[in-house]
Amino acid sequence: MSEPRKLEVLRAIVEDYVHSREPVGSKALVERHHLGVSSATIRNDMAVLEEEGLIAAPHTSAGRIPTDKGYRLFVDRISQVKPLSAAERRAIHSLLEGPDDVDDILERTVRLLSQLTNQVAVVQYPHSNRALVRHVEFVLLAPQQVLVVLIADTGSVGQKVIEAGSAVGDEALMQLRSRFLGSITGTQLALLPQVLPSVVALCPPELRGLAQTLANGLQALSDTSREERILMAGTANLARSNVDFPLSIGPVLEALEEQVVMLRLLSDMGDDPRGVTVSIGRENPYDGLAEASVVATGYGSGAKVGILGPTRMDYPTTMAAVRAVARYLSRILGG
Amino acid sequence: MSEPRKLEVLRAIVEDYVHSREPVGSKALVERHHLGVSSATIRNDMAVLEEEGLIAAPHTSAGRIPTDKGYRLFVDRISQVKPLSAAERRAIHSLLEGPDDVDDILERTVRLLSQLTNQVAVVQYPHSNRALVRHVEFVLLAPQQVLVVLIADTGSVGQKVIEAGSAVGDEALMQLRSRFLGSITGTQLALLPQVLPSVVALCPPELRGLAQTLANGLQALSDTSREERILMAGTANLARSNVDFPLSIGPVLEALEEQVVMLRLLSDMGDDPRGVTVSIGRENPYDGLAEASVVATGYGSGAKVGILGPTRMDYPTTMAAVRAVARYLSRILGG
DNA sequence: ACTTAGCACTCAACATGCCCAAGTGCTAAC
DNA sequence: GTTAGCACTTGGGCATGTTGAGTGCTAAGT
Repeated sequence: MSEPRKLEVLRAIVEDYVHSREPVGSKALVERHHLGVSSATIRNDMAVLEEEGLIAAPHTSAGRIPTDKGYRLFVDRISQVKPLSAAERRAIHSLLEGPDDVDDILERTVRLLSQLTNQVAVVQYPHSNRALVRHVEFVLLAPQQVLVVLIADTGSVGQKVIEAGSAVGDEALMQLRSRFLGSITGTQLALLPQVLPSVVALCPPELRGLAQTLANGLQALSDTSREERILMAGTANLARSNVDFPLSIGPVLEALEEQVVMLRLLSDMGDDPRGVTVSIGRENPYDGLAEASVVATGYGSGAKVGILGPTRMDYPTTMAAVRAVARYLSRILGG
Repeated sequence: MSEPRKLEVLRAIVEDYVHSREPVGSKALVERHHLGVSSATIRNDMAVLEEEGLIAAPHTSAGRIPTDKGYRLFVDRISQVKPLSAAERRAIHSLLEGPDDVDDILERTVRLLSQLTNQVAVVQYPHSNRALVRHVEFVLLAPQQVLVVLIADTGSVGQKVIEAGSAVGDEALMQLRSRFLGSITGTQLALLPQVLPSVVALCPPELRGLAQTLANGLQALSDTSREERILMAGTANLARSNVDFPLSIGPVLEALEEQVVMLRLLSDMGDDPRGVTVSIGRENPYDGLAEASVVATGYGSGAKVGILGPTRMDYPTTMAAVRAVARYLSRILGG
């Protein structure tokens, strides 16, 4: 039996199954695809594929469906990226055009991606370690409460309310403001932990306590500014795509709500923006996603975009969409 | 037939149905509740209730289930608020205690509420029209891009990137910054539309164009600061509560994703923090929520908190939880 | 004027048995 | 290595029977 044909059969099975949602049998296969052989031959091939764990039969006399391993092989070696339709390209172009907020852009990106793929789309806030401090602001909210604001040159704004142990004087705050402004404007967020202590040390002793508190706040902000946050859209697609197919959607929703889980998941994936990474079914570290696949890639400097859907999904198209969107994101937000 | 008993029967039906998820019949009713009459009598009562449209039978020989109208009557006249358990009170107390960010507090609130009720919890960002401008900052991101930041005394921070038509000078920006700072610090956000034009008018002619652009940005921020945003948690509960009951969860997820829909929904509801408003099934303006109920109330100065769940829910307990959480929120964020 | 026991009736849910179509694996021939 | 043919398996659909919960009504009891 020829190796190329075997792969061809697997490809046909995956494609038909993704399309019809029903186990596909040997006869249907020869009818729909013009492989030049008879159903009996296909049956032999299928027996081999099954032995290799690439496909499985739900019960004795039904067709075969791909296993996780089968999808894996399909994704790795067989599928070829489908080009996006002109309409899709246009959608990406126009939707991501308004030169707005980072938040805005991400929001629209995730919406677009979910519509494009009919899956749940997920995007991680861009890493801004390389971002530079553009501005620092301390605002007295209450006698013992200070709002610390950290603005990066990327336009991302971090904020945090901190409690000072004792009443804070307005002049003291102003003085510290200019000190911090002078010494950390222009430094990388990532370097703040190293720079801040010296700023504090240079403060006059009576201000040092407050300075330390503020520095802590700033440092916390620079951590948070690495934006361990994700945005998602299209959860309703989960229900739709499973209308007569029982992927238990509960666990998936749970996973989606746990930002920690999603972040972990995304960061476990490759971030080469040229290719996308796919994690299929039980390959996923999280049990609730045993029947789901994640297609993701990196953009900008290491943050991720991707989608989550049932293992039975149209990988080529989905991968193309994810890749295209990631590219646009990189371009817009600056890679 | 006695009017009080009729209501008692309705109450029993609602409670049993909520608890068991199954249509409840006359016999089961007399067994579980010690109404002093026989099942035949109950049957008569039930016939009347059905005539009045308060209950319905899914098919000839099954028990009855409450209609939307039945739930309505139950909520309005029959149910009495259940006090929260000590553990629940404690949970509210402790979870909302850390004196952090508004964002933080809301985040935890919505999580807590969803756990407390086992439903999807929703909270609207607090209205801050009454908030005062605490600080304004303009940051030059790129030659033609200015980041406008507006900080309110409530600790809420608004940000927006705006495009200036032409290159912006650093000194010009600084000058405008102090002008704006001087003239609008301390004014109510809600009054900005009236105050800003005069600030612009007083600018030297060569800066007026930029000033106008910045003013527009600020005004937009003061609108957004009314925070037409909502936060939610617990969507996984939708799947759980319907594990063997087909509330079609797709449309509900769609509604939840459309912030506009949810905002509309919430703002249509009463905001008296002492009582909660309930919108049941088809009473909801949005079709996708025909099988869902919303329990909500106002907190602080008019924003809403609430939950969304299947019409078949434990209204008394849920209402108690929503009310309690709203009260705490009001207290913490200052009503 | 209510309440109740009794009874005939209805109907979803479950079970049983049957058949069919789809699909497989195997063997023997090409 | 491929193919036709065939026996075999099995889930799904369908028609049929049975059961039990639940109703509505009537007639009798208070």
